[in-house]
Amino acid sequence: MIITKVSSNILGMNDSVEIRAPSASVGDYLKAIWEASGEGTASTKDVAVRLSVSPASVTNMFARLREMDLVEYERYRGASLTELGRSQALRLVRRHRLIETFLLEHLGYDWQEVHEEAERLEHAVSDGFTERLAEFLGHPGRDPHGDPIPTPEGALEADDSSPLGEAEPGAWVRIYKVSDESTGTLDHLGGHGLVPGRLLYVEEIRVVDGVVTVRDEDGETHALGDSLSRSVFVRNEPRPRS
Amino acid sequence: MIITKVSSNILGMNDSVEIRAPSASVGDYLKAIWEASGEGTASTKDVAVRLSVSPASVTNMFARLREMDLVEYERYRGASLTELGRSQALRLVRRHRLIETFLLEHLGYDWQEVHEEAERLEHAVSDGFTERLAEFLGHPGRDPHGDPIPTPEGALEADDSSPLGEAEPGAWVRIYKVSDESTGTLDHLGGHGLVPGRLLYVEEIRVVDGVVTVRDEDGETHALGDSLSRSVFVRNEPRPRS
DNA sequence: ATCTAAAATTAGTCGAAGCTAAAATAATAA
DNA sequence: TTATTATTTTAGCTTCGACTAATTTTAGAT
Repeated sequence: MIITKVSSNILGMNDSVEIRAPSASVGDYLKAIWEASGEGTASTKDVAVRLSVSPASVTNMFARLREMDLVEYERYRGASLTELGRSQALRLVRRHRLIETFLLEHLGYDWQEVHEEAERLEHAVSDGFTERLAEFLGHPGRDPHGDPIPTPEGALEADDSSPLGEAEPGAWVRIYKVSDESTGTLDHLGGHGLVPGRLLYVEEIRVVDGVVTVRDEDGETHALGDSLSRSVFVRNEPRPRS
Repeated sequence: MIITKVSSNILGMNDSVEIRAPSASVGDYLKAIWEASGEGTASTKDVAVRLSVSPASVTNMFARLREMDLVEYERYRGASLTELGRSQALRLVRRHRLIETFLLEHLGYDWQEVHEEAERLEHAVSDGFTERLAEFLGHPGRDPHGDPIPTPEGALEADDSSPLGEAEPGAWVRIYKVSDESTGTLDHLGGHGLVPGRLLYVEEIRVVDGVVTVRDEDGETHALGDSLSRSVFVRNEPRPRS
């Protein structure tokens, strides 16, 4: 399927008119804390890096978030989400993942472009929109990366996957998700059919350089470098009888 | 077709966390000037009312827009869009109308709800998104209200329609668009099948109270009050032979 | 235990976009 | 004309989110 990419600058218009420095806000901080900390505590710097913002700004916001009962925070101790904060964060995550799903499946975006657009959109849509979109998409449980989509109530499926690089040679594994930290690699993996749900046989893991060799269901062999094999998360599967 | 309306507040969550006073920005002002002025000049007050903002803020913004070459403006003389300003405004209008179309046709929104959501979304989406969405929708020329959708180049179909209230009794007219100034009425009209494209015969226009009586293609008669007949825009049609 | 480097916080500013109250200008009516 | 009213503008403040520079605290290494 070829999707003609329509230039976003047909007008040759200086987008500069619409500069609107997105100015990370409450929600972004909550999400960043959630991403940075799992369940634990997020450092000022973690969040600063994630949001491309100065550490000072983060300190500032941590204090404000505390006022709002969204985080627990003590100077020099980092911040962790309260129940309320967590549910707010997951609400955004839900939006983000549903939007990504829509962009990829219905609008012909590729993995490169999706993240940025979703990041902007998730702040503009209402809960109402989100739920209608979920309906439209058929209430998917996972986004195309394989990441679980939180429920509207803020529940999130437990993730018991681990990086391909830590699998046992000789094991059968199924791709659970593909981490989207390094955007460049996603299209590459997708191009080789290495997408969530794919069943693989782990042939070899070379200790020296971390290269993982796998064979897929079609008998194709793939060698994944160190960083790739850390982006692909898998779960063990019983050996298929075939 | 019944669309289950999913509550936007399942969480019982105080949306107050996400207050983000939308804070009208450059684009909103341009659009407001465009809407308020047709091609002419928009007064401070016009725009202030449209954006629910103080006149002082508008004066302020007019000066800034002038700096950016988006409007021509002289103190006490109101503002009018430059070519650049106009194209920017139409870009937003295009976004808005495409988004409305999507919400109505694919997400099950009704006319009441659509406007507000589109208003927020149009600021978040990129030109790239807009064009992909247009593709997805099949490059519609009009939105569901009947309003023409500007091209990506900023061209806008001329509108030679006039309010139903000004039609000639005995004329055949086709509904061109339904103005969305008064949101409440739209669903009402839609419920009676009075939507863009509908062919009507004008039976009577009562001068005293402005009530217009029309008969539709199915032989139904509708009486539209003064304000309704100013919201429905029509064009003359040759009498159909049937 | 002390020193040093990294990380976090404080203090002080900035720009955007808004507001109110007071002053200035334009428009209308007498 | 002149007076009254409506609209605009000016001036001065507020809040939000961000920034830099300087300071304090923590943590790691000797």
